[in-house]
Amino acid sequence: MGEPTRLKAIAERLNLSESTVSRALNDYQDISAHTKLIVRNMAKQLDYQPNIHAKRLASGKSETIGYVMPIQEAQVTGQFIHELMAGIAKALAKYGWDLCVIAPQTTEEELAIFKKIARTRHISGLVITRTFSDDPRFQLLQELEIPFVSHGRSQESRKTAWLDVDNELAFFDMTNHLIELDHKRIAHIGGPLHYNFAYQRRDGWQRALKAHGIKVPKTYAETAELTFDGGCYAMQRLLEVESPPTAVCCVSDVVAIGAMQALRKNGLRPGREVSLIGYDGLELGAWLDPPLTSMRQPLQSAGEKLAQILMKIVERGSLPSDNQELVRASLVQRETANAPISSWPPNRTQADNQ
Amino acid sequence: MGEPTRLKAIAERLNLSESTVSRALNDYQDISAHTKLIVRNMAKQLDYQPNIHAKRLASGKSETIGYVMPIQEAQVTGQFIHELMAGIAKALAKYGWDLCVIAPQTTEEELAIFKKIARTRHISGLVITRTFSDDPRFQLLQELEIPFVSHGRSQESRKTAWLDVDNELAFFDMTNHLIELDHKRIAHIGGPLHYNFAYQRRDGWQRALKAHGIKVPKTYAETAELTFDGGCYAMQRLLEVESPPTAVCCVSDVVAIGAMQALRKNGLRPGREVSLIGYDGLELGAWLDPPLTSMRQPLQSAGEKLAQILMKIVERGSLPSDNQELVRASLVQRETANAPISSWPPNRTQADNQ
DNA sequence: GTGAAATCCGAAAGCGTTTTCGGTTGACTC
DNA sequence: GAGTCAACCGAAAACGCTTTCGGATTTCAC
Repeated sequence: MGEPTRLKAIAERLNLSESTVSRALNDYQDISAHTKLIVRNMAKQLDYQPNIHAKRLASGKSETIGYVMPIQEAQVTGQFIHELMAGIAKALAKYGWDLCVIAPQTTEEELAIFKKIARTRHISGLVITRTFSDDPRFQLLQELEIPFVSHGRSQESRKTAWLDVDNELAFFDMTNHLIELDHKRIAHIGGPLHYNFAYQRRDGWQRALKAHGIKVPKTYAETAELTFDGGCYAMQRLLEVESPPTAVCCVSDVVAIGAMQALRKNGLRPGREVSLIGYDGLELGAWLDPPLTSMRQPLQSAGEKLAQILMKIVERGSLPSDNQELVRASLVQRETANAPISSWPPNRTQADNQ
Repeated sequence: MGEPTRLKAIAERLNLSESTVSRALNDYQDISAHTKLIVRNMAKQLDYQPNIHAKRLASGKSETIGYVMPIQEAQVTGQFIHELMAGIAKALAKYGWDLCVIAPQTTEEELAIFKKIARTRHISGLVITRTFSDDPRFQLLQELEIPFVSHGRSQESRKTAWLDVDNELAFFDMTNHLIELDHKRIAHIGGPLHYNFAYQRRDGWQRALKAHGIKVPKTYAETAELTFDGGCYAMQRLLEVESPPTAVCCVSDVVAIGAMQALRKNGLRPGREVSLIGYDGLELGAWLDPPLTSMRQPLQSAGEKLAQILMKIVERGSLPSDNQELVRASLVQRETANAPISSWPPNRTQADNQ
């Protein structure tokens, strides 16, 4: 392939200095329009690609952003991550920035990597996901002055940049949908409360109940690990309370799928005796038996937006707190949310009297 | 945070030259053990992190490998990609290499990116996945002399480095398993033949049948898009042939899940009238109703191995053709593969006579 | 005690950009 | 026609590391 074209080659061909060529290509004000034109044409003709390492060394900028892949713990997060990353990469590519993946095995390792980045600065900004209510990363990144944006909020995120779904509203909407279907006994299977979204989703559910003057037993507020297993166990527990619910709001599709399993094991059919709504809007849900009703959030575009926010902060010094954005999730109607049936719960009065 | 530590700082503190310090840190032969020791200690004490851009500029190496994310087309590939990337990133991190994600929207864009990389060389090697039988990337990357390793083979991969599952063997094993369960009418839902693995899997199925002297109608060799939909349609067609199969080998779990749907629509239960085996071993499969039998390949370790192969080629000039490795998939027994039942197909003799 | 061979280290030249600083034009004012 | 001011460009110094080349010691054999 021969030697790649250097700045020098362009300069020599045009009888200009390297510095002029450099500034022409970078659109400096003190280069005449004519010079810019011929330089750019020559650059195109020679298929010039700047040496990125030299550029980054000289400018002190790295034009690389890092994405911290969540530690593999929750199931079926893969699809989620894939779409988000595709969006990020796409947006970055437009400006010639790189997306670098960081895959720490533990939280300690993650924090150590942040400290390293703060020293080397070879990554100019970070996207983090799976935020916790009490998330040590926020404080550390602020201390280290590493620009970052999170997908999801935290208690620590008041001054930082983030993009999040309005989880509270989503679960408010979700619960209202069930109420409109005439459900009164609406339970909730939430996630572990160290996840920030778990709080918000539970609150949305509660607010909707309160808004309609519906009271449910405390046992209706279940918690599950974000796994199939977790959902299965939680649903099982819900079926064993004095008077079981006729509908359940699930913190995620994965949990809902686990819950479906529990219903089946008890001879019940999701969407008949007990309605179920998940969250994430996984494509997969449409192919379950029965297809799972869910809430969907835009992911691909979220990735693009995250990238844009971060570039704005890194490049133009935009204030993190000016970059907080909430998007709305929408209901994906499928077949697990229907009106309650009269034969369920079977032993209602009996149970109520126990 | 103050200024990061530079080579210069270490040199001044120890009254050594920068070049000596550099070579000490890089373990050159012509530096005494004693000097190496004190230099390393001082580096540790000052928490020295080399400026990666300077390093890469000076050495001409980029220590970055790129992963080409498949264009979003097949469903539920996310989990797959996530695990693979986690493995790659993990292995690279050990040596301080970076993983850079490339997300082309089209094949043309992908090839254009390759050409750009060939000029800038800011990525020293590539991992590609989702290989096609007739895959233009292999020739181009060889021409451009970009080191790469593929996850999956191709007709063009004779001289290149790859890591692949023995797809043929996997489907041979899968089919044998069904034969051992006493199935004779074993169909296959394959993928589009432009995917290289689709060929191999179909061949494995055929070889097993032949080995046992089992003959099946041509209509038993179905093809489906790698989507839920695709699987659903293909299964539907299989149910409409003269004498439908009692078992089906599916090219992927996603396709199998679609097939399950088709069975249900026809009042049949997967694993009772018609046995089904998928491929990919998705965790999810265990949570379907009924749980899907499948074949699993190791992914996390595959990612690590891909990274190691690539580093070996880039760094030590190992020959691509010396780096071809086949791994074996293993059966994940769940509940959709059982012995055939006598009442199916319902109109066997009738159908046979038609 | 001389020559040769090791052993260890420093000087300095890159690597390919960006960016500061200043210098040369020509136009424009009065 | 001297002074001022833009407008435009070049020289050269960074940026922080690697690597070549050679020089100074020391070691060893004879």
